[in-house]
Amino acid sequence: MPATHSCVTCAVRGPQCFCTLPALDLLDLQAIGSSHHFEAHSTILREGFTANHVYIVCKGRIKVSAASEDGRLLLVRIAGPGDVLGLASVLRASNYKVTAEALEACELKSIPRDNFLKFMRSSPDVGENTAVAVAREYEAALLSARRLALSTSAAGKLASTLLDWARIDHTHNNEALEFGMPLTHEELGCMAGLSRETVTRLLTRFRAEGLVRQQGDRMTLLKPEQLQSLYC
Amino acid sequence: MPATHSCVTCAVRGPQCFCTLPALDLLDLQAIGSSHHFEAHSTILREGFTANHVYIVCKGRIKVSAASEDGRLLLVRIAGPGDVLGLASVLRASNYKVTAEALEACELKSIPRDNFLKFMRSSPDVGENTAVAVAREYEAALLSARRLALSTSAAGKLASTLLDWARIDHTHNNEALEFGMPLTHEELGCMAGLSRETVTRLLTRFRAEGLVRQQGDRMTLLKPEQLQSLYC
DNA sequence: CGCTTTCTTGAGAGAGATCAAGGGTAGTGG
DNA sequence: CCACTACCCTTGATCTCTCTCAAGAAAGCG
Repeated sequence: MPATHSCVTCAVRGPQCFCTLPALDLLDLQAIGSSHHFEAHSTILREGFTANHVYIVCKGRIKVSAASEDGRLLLVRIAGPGDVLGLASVLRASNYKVTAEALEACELKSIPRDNFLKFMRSSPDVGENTAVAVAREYEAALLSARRLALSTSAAGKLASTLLDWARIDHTHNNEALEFGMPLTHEELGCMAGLSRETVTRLLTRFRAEGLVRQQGDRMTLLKPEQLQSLYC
Repeated sequence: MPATHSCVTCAVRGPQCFCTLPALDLLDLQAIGSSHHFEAHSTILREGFTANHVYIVCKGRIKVSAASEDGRLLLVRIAGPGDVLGLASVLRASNYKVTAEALEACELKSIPRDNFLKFMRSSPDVGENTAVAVAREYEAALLSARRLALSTSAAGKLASTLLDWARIDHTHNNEALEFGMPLTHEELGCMAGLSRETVTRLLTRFRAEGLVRQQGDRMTLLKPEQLQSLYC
């Protein structure tokens, strides 16, 4: 169901990536792809399938994960407006390495592979933007790997996950970092490489120690430095 | 100590990345950077430092790692001829996120940031090559994260590490995968997220079970499928 | 031939996974 | 309005895998 969304007049216009391109390029961008609406819990792209589209997130949050055969899950990141999905795989002409799933109602622009490659080559600005977008994905993946490998304790892994999360969805209120937490304990576990129960236990402990506060799905990191120090 | 190595006449010319550019671009590439020699164990770039150079590996193998404050190490990958170092960080105008260290005597081409950015924008081919190079780095990082998060057992993590290794340095001999293994057990541990002793114990077990064979620093995976199945 | 580095093997301990059972809350439909 | 269901969170008990500590063997190197 293509929607009538224009990149040129778009109000979202994330501070990064393709949204910041010169007007002329935005017109092209508008032309080569089509907007689509995705319901919550619907799948946008699936790991293992041929990478024939690039998706740009216009609205909503999207869960990006990788799965093992026996059903274990690794939550790689949560994509939001301005983020790009499937870029690396399209560039490498391989299959998607991750699965993307809408956490809430989402708006995305879908661009066929060939169109995108042509677009990317159309101007140095677009080319650079593309490279930078992949570089950002790379750093996120590296951060995941770091967390999983370098944190010795479960507390460290969870703390690092929460801090990363805060860095993305920062509604800075002075010292304390507050943000919406749409993930279940299960999902947080997949992000930190922990079991669901361990996440519950740790959050209980963090709350008792005054490190975090939770009200509904809002979460506040009260003592970021102390959380940071857990990640040894 | 700049060496007299030319990208145009280079005999190495990896099958990927910048080495495959049209002759005209190679001339540019030759002009904007300088070749350098690195002794074994010398550091090429260090995590945390401002990313002001891109390095292209011409000869030798390079250990790419990330460290935590308390000295734990994550070995991200081993770079070889044709690989690029520091690309993502240069693009993002941030600091290096990893440390690169020569495993043996190496030859690298070093390109100052500004020169590289100009070069990247000089032609669509170069731009595309750059994006693809970062995409490759991304997939490697993702693979690390996958391994660390999705393998439940230590055996699975090590098996997956060995298989990845074989995929890179493949001297295919029919079924069996043979390759040079310049890493110590300690380093393999850093790659798989395991302790040195666990690596020793597992390799002993793999040998006993006829899954792998070792002669000096050559390693052969005798039953890749069986190793694969450990990585559940 | 001593020295360093790496590998090997053993014993013990602890962190977190797993299994299990119960409670809270929201949404659904009679 | 209330039962019913589904999903998620919470807490307890147990158990296993891997880390850590330890001590010695093997191998490479000056």
